[in-house]
Amino acid sequence: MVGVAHDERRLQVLRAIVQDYVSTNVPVGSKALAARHDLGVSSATIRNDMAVLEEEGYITQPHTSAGRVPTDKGYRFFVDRLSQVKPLSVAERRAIERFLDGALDLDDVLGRTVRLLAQLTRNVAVIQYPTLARSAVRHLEVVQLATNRLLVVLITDTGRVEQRVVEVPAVTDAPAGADPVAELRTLLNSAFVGAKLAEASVAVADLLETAPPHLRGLVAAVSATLVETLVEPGEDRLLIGGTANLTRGGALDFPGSLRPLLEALEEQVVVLRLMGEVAPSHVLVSIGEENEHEGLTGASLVSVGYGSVGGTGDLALGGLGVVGPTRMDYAGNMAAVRAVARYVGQLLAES
Amino acid sequence: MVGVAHDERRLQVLRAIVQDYVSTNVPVGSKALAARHDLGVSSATIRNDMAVLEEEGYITQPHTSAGRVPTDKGYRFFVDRLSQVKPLSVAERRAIERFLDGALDLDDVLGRTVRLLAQLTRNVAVIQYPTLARSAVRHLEVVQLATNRLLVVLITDTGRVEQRVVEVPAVTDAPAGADPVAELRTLLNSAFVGAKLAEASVAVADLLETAPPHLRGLVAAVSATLVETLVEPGEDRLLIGGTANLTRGGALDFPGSLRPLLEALEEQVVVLRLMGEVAPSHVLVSIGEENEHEGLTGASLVSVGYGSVGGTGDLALGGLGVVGPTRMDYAGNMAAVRAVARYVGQLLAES
DNA sequence: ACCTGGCACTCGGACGAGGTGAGTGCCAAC
DNA sequence: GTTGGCACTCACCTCGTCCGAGTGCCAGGT
Repeated sequence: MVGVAHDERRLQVLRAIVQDYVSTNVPVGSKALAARHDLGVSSATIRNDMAVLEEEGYITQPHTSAGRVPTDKGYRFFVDRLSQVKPLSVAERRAIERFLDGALDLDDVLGRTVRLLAQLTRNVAVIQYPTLARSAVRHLEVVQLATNRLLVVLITDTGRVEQRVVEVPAVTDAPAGADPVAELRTLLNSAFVGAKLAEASVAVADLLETAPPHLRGLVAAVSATLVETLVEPGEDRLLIGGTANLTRGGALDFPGSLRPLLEALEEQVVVLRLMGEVAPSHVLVSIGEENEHEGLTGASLVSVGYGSVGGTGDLALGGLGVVGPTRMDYAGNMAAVRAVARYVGQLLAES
Repeated sequence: MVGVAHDERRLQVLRAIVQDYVSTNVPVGSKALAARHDLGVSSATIRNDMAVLEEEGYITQPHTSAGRVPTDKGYRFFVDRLSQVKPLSVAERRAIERFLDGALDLDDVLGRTVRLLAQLTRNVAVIQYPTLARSAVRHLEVVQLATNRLLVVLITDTGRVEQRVVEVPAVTDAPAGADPVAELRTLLNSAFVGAKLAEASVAVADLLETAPPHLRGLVAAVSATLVETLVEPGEDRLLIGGTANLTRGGALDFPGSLRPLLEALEEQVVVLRLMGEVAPSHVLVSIGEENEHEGLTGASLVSVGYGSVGGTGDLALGGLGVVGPTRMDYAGNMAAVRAVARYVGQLLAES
């Protein structure tokens, strides 16, 4: 898009096409465009602009003599030029509050959030559990399952609770009358409580040296498991809701059956990777072919981080978002996602 | 079906119709039946039998001059007459072991199970977390979140971990130097550990009387929450997997879009209620219209209990099952579900 | 330099008419 | 009670036709 004067209008045309197509799901033609929006020009002019837009790859026609449909590139351009985020309606704000207030524990907050987002955007909603790596340890609990198996429960400051079973060597050289498990518990707690999990590995090294000899075996096994399974980013979990919304619009969106999409969602990892490094400050939009994973071409993801952590406020506890057809209401979804994330962030900060 | 001699053959015909229809998804006609199965009679005879079967409501034709399709009643009859459960193939048995061995904690076992079942049956798999009411308390942990909020973590003998946030009154009359939270923790543990949750309410009454006065407020609040949220059967959770399998066979199964089904699955409660009181000893099949909930008419659920508890062995820890179109391989799914449940039961008993 | 009305052209989708074939019900014969 | 034969019924496919929305292009106007 070079030039000055006409480009402004072409952008308007593109915007109009996207809007119409999103709301009607029918390829939009020049005449209809001229009628529905009052750009000050005739359909013929619009036709010329459309030809240019098509040339440049922003729109395409499904077949000759049909209307135009935005391409992924078109949506991308449209989204990038979305200057102001349209504010949510009062009803929507109220719905958010009503839905989320009264949630007590973390599971509850996340569950409500995902239902809320799904309902608000009429799409699939996803929310990531607060990343362990960026959480701090609030408490560690150790329960003996069998002589050589311990259950370790980790409670973070965000209220997330994770448990792992650890196979441990038998304790042979304990002083008479000692309770190794209890000792291990106090030891672990004094070493880890308050520490960010990302920094756990250094604490582990310390601990291994200072621990009384008869506990070394236990400490080694437990902390190995902790570091390995908790700091690994792969262990992040995802909550998904509103998959029924995928069937809106019949088989029109997702023509090649929505099987690959459902598979990708169940895969979790795929979506997690996409949400990757979302920041609370800025909404990330990933459109159609931009998504590498096969199942997600044909779909778009609108996501944002929630719960700022650290001084700059640009690291998130986790991400939340919305998955839908590329033909989605980007403006609306971006607004909804952002508003909900902000509210969730507040909720988690309170507790 | 009255009579003696012909009825045997009619049953065979019904069986053949079900089998053919399940495997081909095409209404099956008399001629095709005669060709594929060698019942010792001609197509004309089969036509007569079919007419009777239709009269009696076991089969129906989508339109005149099409083949016959089993009705729900037909499937029901078929299932009830499934005498011997067909054993799984060696490959399948091996798959089960390979899939489930190496699972450590409960989440892992359930997650693997659901993936396994989905893959094995090519349908949607569901598994219920071990019912809290039938589990025993292994450990209770109390963590202070704020002056008036406690996080209570419950660990059961099945390895299930549940947490709840409890709002508690401030402790005013504690003796100097006491740590009310620690006291509460030991108090709760000594009272509850080893007890079945179903019997918890009586223990609560005892505890309220014997507890030192300054802890009464805490105990009351915490045990109220415990009883309320944990013993209520509504709190059972469900793990679902393989929803992508719903799209097999295009929109042929589930013609009225699979939206209601997806919604019902997300509802959880619906499925949980259906699985209701499954016993480990016997596979429950619920077919089409038999399911009260709207979303599930058109689908069948094959479920069974896993993990026997109690002396009789007829109470289950929870249920697991498979959801699919009424046009499903009942024999195969029943076998798979039973085998997997047995294996899961063993796994959980070991730990 | 750009906009506009007009015009010929394209092509998907809807509609209707046959033709085909799988499947049925019924009947007379065995 | 079983069987072969036969007339009948419809869903479905294919083919031709028509219609209209939409396009590209061009000549004329500002």
